[in-house]
Amino acid sequence: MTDVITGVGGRALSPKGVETRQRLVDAAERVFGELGYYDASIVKITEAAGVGQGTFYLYFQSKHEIFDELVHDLNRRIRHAMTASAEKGETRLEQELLGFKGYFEFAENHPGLYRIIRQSAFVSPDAFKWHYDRVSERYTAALRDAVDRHELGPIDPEVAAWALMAVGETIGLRWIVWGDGKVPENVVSELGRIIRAVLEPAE
Amino acid sequence: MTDVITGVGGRALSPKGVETRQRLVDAAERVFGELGYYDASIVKITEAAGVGQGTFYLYFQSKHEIFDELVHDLNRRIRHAMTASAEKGETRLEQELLGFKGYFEFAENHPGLYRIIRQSAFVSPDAFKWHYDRVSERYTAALRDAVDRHELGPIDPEVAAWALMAVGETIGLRWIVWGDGKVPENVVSELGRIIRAVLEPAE
Amino acid sequence: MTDVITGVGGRALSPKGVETRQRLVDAAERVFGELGYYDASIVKITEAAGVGQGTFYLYFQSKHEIFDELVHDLNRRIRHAMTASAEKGETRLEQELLGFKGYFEFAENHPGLYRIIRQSAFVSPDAFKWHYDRVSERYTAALRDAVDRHELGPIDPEVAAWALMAVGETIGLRWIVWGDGKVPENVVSELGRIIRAVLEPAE
Amino acid sequence: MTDVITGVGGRALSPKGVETRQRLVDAAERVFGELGYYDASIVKITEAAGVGQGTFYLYFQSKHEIFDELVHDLNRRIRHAMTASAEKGETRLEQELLGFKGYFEFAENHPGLYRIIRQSAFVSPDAFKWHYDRVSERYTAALRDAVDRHELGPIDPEVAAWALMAVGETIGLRWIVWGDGKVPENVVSELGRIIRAVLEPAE
DNA sequence: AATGAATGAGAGTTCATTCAT
DNA sequence: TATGAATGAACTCTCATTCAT
Repeated sequence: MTDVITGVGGRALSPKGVETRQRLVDAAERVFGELGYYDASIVKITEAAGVGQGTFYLYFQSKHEIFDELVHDLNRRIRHAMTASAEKGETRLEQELLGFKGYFEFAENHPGLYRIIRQSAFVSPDAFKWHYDRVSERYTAALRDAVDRHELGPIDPEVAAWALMAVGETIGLRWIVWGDGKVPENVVSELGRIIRAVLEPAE
Repeated sequence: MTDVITGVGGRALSPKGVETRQRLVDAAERVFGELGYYDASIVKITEAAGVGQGTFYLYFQSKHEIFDELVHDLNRRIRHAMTASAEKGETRLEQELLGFKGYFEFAENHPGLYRIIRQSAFVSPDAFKWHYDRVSERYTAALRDAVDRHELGPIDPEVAAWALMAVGETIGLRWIVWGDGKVPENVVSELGRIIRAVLEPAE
Repeated sequence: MTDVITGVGGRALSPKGVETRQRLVDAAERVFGELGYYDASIVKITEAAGVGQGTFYLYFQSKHEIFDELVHDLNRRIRHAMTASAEKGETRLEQELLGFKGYFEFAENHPGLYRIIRQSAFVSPDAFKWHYDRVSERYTAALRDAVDRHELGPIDPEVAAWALMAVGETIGLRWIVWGDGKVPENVVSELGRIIRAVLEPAE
Repeated sequence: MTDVITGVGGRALSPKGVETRQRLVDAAERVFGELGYYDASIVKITEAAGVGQGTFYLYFQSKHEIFDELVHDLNRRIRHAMTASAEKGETRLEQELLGFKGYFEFAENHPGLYRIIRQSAFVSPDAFKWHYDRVSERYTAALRDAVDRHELGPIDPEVAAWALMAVGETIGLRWIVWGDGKVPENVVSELGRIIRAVLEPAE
């Protein structure tokens, strides 16, 4: 399932072409992140990428297409950041919290993340849903395991998974985007309490 | 603190004017809800309302203004629905869950709700933040009470409040918008467990 | 040749109607004078007159019509001011200069005069030409008399008349509109020299 | 002091771009000249130029900007035509009259001239005043010389300059625009008499 | 005689996309 | 592979005019 990178019409790309394409994607992340989908324009993206306007259409069929690509790209990188961070933990709870910390770190370093993901709800509903489905899978699986191992009562793992994901995302929105660009320590520890409460109910 | 309804320039409205204005707001809810802010257009809104294009500008200064008004309007109605529903409960936990049920019911009957509220993040960031601030107040107060009564340790009530709100909202997105238009019973009861876990931690 | 004042459709006007009509004309002078024809609007005129929007169309068929009326009205008053002023002079030259002084005084007291007359060139070319034709008549006649009495050589009185009118008008533009709202004494006396030079050439 | 011609945003223009821009300016002269500023529209201008609507905004930021440019452009060309014509004369008076003849010739070949210059009073007051200031400079200088050489008494050269300019302009309006498109010979010679009378008063 | 809500044609302007070079 | 000039549909908004009351 290796995606071969191509231009429009399935054209194979030369090394130079691959680079140009990447510059466009990077520029698009900056521009969409700062301005949102609708205020962003192809001119602004190509200017930010340092290429001509027409060049854009050698690599993407439309403004919509590059946005879509960006959403999928960010999703991939978010999940990678979360997994890489979680792996450092030892207990399951520790791993969960580390996963969130990885997510926060990623969000802190990608100021446009929220604009892009949340706006995809309107621009690319499929990509948007796909993003949440992918991220929630991780939690759903963890919860299902816990249930199977009788660590939890007969609950719906999917609901809990979506709930936790929502908490993490909204905390990022509230404290990174609307706050100081960083999730404060006390918020992280409170989040830890919430995760624990949701995943490890009292007997 | 009764807002007198006026047209542009503070013009007082005749009964007929009040009606026309309301038709525009209702049409705007439908159109913004279906198409989102950017794909909606004044023409589409006025057509949906059955009035001429120019009529729009007798009541609103701009597309942005009616959107803003709609966000505030929906916020008011959501909070009313939640409060009305919560009042029927007896214990605090019961009330909280009933509040969410009121919210779900409202969302089920207002298909455009999510599009509008979430898109306000890009179109009217102030109105968006104001919406969440207003809704979260309720939970923040509940949490603060619990802390004051020493039912909880020294936590940040604001964090927990935002967390709960996020859970409710995302469940609505997942099961109402992406699901069958209704939050299933088992999801509601799982939500009850989560609320309890967050608000009434084990000693 | 008494113009009976009527509303649209030749409706005879009650005393109250006459008054309302006059308020509209006065308001129109102020609004057209300040904003010019295109930036003026019926709403602004009716607001300035203190009547409802629809009332306008009881007295005038269109925005164009009231503007036309205004141009004719101003023309009548300008000529009256010039004649009244000129009559105080004894020699013909003195009378001519006094005529201009009357004109300047009128212009000083009617700040919108230039805007209205000059803009009529685009809005009501006929009224515009009519204005200049009416005003130049006076000079043409004076010159023709001089020629007939052999005080001047075989010149074209019309040319000289238009020339003098142009001088007077442009001096008003330069020193009243672009200057301090008043034609300074030295400019008036220089104008006197010019008139004399044009009308009483050396033998 | 060569103005480099650019598009919006200071974009340098290719030869083709220069040509397109010129077609727009020429079309604008025709359209503004025929219809005036307000009845002219971007669509009409681009249609007259044979380009698409959007093309306009590659070269001009707004309708106002191209109008302004046109006023300055015409002013430059008028002054050039006057100077070129005047240079052929030998005596100063001959030169002055030739300057006017150059002006008339230009006006005869540019039917829209009056509409554009005079309308600039409302659309671009600065450009309008600038136009008259530039043109009057020439006369003011001539008069000042005459005064310095004691050929004239202690008069205000500026007043006389504006007076002469007004005469020339208004004669063009009366005989070119409202007449047969040409200033007749007898009018020119009468103008000669007037110039002489104003500039060379009897001792 | 008077009102002001309603209308809709038409304005200036933007921008994703195409295409000749 | 790269360019940027050209396009035109679609947008928001204005305002002279109409008409029901």
